[in-house]
Amino acid sequence: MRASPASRADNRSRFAILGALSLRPMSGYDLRQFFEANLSYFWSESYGQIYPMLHALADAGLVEPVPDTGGRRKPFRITEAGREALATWVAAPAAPETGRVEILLKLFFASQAPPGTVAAHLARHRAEHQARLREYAAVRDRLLADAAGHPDLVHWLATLAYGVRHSEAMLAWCEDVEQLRATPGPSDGG
Amino acid sequence: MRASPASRADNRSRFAILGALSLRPMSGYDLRQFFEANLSYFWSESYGQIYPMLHALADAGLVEPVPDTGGRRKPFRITEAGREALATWVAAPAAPETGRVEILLKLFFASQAPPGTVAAHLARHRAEHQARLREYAAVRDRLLADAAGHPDLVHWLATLAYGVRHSEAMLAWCEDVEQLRATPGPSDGG
DNA sequence: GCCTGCATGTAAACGGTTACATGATTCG
DNA sequence: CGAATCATGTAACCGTTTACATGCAGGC
Repeated sequence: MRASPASRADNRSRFAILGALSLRPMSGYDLRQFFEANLSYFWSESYGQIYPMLHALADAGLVEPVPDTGGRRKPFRITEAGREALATWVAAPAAPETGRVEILLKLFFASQAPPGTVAAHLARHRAEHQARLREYAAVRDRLLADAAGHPDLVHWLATLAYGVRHSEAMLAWCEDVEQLRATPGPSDGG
Repeated sequence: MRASPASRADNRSRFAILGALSLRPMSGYDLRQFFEANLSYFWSESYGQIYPMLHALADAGLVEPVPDTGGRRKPFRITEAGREALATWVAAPAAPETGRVEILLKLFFASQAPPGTVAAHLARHRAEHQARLREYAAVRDRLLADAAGHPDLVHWLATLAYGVRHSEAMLAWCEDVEQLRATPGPSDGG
């Protein structure tokens, strides 16, 4: 018997892949490209997850190989059981975000670092999120042009809005920190 | 020789623990409490990380046991080498955030779920971040009262501001999504 | 025929959490 | 004395990434 990941029901990769296959049949290679092209700013999957998981899903009957294929690719399609499992997972509450935010850890211990460290971190952070905002705007334009009228367009725009709001918040936070640092006894510490 | 995690230099738990010990000597138990009490909303460490890592840090000479101890606890203090290693890490750029946002995955595949699913997710999300904002306000009040004049107060307020900005962004995003869903052909899909 | 890149897949390591084991200590 | 809980520590598991192995297809 094949090694079987995804025996646990709460595996996120399992449902990310299942969800992608609910849109259309895909091979492992297709899936990788799909995640990269469509979900990259809030999700990612690696081959090391995708291929074993595809076979595990097939073993579980949630997915089945598409027979006709002539090319090298081995696409899978979702089954009825798969759609039901996906629907159950989508409807269940999402796990609360328990992020480990590295930049905050560095900030917390900033007094241990040479002067200028905090300023450098803030500058990088600001630049990154400014770049993201520009990218989001481009994606949004492309979406509105290419997918106008698509039934899922609203959901796609919603995920995009999340990124926009988050990056805007990050820029505002950079301002907050500089304001904080400007006022009292400046203990840059980095 | 003791099993040695943290051989790689980019281990985050390694520096979280080292950073905590840069503030004062602590035992494994102390460390757990420290993270829980001070950093819980943006960082966490479990015993399974802490104890092995403490000994690995000691093997590496970045930390050393405090000899005098009479009680049960076995506190460690940071060494000069440890402070240097910490300073280097704090000054280095933070890895870009590559979050996997589960609620966005569910939203992306919402058309596979029963009606009302999106509304339920949004309601939970809004409630969670409203609660966080109240908690942040309480922490802020406590900080300003208890740690007024503390040299690191600015950094602590800065980490707090991050949480505030993020949660505010999440509330704004909830509004965005409801606005989006209200306008065109409503394909709730959940 | 050979090279490049496409496509599938595996192995190993890593970072992390959870659950468990164990002894010491305090307190009723 | 016995129970709770404090404190250290380990083992197992999980999800994930990275690097590698393999083989095939198409083009020069």
